[in-house]
Amino acid sequence: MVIGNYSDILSSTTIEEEMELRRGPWTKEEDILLINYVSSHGNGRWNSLAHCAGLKRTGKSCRLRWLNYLRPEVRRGNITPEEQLLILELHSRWGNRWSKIAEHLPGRTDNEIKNYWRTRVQKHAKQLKCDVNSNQFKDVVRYLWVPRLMEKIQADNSVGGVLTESEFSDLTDQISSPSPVTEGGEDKGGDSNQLEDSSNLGLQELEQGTWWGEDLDKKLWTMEDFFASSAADVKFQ
DNA sequence: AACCTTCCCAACCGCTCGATA
DNA sequence: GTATCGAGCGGTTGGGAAGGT
Repeated sequence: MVIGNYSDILSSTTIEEEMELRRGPWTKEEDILLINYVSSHGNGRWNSLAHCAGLKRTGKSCRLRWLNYLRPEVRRGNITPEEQLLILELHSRWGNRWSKIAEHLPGRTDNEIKNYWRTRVQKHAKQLKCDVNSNQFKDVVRYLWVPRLMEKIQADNSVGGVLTESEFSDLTDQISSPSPVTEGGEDKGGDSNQLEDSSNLGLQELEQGTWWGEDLDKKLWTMEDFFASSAADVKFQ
């Protein structure tokens, strides 16, 4: 602490030191402070909120914690097939506009969708030895994975799934219509070396002979299932 | 059991944008 | 016109958990 004649001069610094900002994982106590403050005062003005709530955190950190974790609307748990389908479709339209995509997935945060994309989708693109933004991968997604997801959703729907008939029909329309990605400028990464001709993928062969005609009861529904089953067959480069 | 690798996700960082003075 | 500030966005990283050897 500050002593002697310097105390007046350094008082402001001392206050700042006392308010030394915390970083890293949030504690339960911090969460409670933030929840209590937001529930009684609302959110916004995050920097002053952090200060008023007695949190030694930046406003930015408080905002992130609230939006991604503490908010009552936040949903947790596995991404459902419907959500996967939506993410694929919306990403094909908007690219890495995570917050925009998240708007269409109630309860999911942009951070969660971004993490999902990076950890799952990009991983599988890597397994297939192609770029996640390449047309090759997009074709795999559109012609192989999406139809399978839709079958899954439809199957679930028939036994009380989450989509109404009209919602499913909307999804079907969206996905079967070509996405304007390349025109929209979102697809900057893949325009130099993309192959427009899907024959490079061996898609015809796939459609004619391999998994396309398989018994759907094989339960290759999730992305993991799908890539586990086809990664060995579909390789690029 | 111990060590190593991979996966996943919460959190941070840097940047941009819009509002306001 | 421009400086400042708060908010939001997308990219990246650190570390714990899980799985493999």
